[in-house]
Amino acid sequence: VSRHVEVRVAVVLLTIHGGALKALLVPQRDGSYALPSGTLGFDEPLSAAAERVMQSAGAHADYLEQLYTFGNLPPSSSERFIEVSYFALVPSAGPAGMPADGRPVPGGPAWFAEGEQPSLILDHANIVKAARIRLRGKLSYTAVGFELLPEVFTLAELQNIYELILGKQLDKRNFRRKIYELGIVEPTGEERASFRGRPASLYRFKAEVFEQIEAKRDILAF
Amino acid sequence: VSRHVEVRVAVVLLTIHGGALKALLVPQRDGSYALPSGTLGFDEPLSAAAERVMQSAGAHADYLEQLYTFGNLPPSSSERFIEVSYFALVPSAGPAGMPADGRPVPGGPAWFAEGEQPSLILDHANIVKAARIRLRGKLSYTAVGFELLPEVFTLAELQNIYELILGKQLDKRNFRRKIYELGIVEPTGEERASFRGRPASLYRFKAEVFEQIEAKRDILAF
DNA sequence: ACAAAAGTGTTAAATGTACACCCATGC
DNA sequence: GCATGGGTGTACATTTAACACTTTTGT
Repeated sequence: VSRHVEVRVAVVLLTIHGGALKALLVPQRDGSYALPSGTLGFDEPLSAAAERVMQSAGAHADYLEQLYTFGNLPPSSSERFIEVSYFALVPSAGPAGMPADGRPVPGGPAWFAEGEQPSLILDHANIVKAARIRLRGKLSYTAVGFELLPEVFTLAELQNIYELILGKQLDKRNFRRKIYELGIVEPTGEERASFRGRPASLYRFKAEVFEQIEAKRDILAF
Repeated sequence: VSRHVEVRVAVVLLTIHGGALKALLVPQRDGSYALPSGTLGFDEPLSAAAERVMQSAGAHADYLEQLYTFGNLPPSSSERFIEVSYFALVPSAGPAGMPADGRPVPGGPAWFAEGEQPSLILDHANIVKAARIRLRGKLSYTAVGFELLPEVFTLAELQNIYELILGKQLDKRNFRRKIYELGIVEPTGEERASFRGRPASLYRFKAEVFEQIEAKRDILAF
């Protein structure tokens, strides 16, 4: 038995899919599931390990952030490891689309909403919960919400994301006013036909503008 | 050379002392300084290691929270480790007092303000900076500010802490109104004579009340 | 013409911000 | 009696929250 503490890296990938915020989980041999995870290489920076682990699950995210390091002692085991967790946001692919790399392989990684989540190994259920809480917390004072959208989106889609993550309804007019006043989106000039009803204008996120105002808290508080 | 990644734990202890927010630093053999830190034991939970490391520096804190895990590759070394950092708040001992366990041993750990800080090993300067930022961020939506005060304090002392950490002056009347309205302090009925001028009423923090309102953000935003 | 989603302003309430004087004590 | 820090209330500006109807499209 090794007397060394092993360092592992786990990534919570979140995306919006089918009207729910879902996490990517990898099936294990024993029927349970786990976050994409792996052992930290000796010459590997932590964030590089997180990227590697994401790729090994067939996913990619532009937004990656360290979440928390879990170091509970396993109930009874001759192994000891700590798990450095990350959370990552994957853009959804529009109203009815799949998440970016989400053509699910049968028996491979799959996306799960909070309620439908199977049982997870170790601390992983807690890690997923921590990621959801972190996302909710950051929603109001950063632009993380935009990381869940494709490059071009409608304001209704943006509002849906806020409503989903915050778990409450928002007033359409107040929401749009705030977004306009901040000047963090620009119209593409294009429109997109909805399933039914009037077509919606498409917008693009203006990262430059956001960086300038990022200092002040509660920019996007609803 | 070991091919194992070693896990280390480092703690940023912060306190208010002499009108400044100071961090506890331990002198090294080579004249530089470091955070209190040590290697994680095989059977030791992370938070236990943080406590142990604090004690070995002769300090104690009621408030301890994980900060961030640093895993940079050292520029050239056959060793590799990651460092799980914690931040801790030590109550000051009143207006002119020393921090709780702060009778400094010559050549031992000592408290340093941001400007007076000597050069630190590895990432430690960044870790201290991260702790200061985290403290500032949490000040407005948690009661961490109270963790820097002794059990009994004056409202002026409380306000000083907020001003110090936020780096700006606050209006006395508005500050007190907010504290009163929240009902998170209760008068002890005692007073304390100031160096000069009218004696100040003493208050105690009401943790119970705070927990009830903790849900809402920006409770203590100034 | 109707069903469905997009888009648009105004008002009231709550919150935050600015501001100046009296009070109790020690010297 | 004066210098020092403790203590208090009011008015204005800003922000947030609630609310309903018109527009454009596809069928």
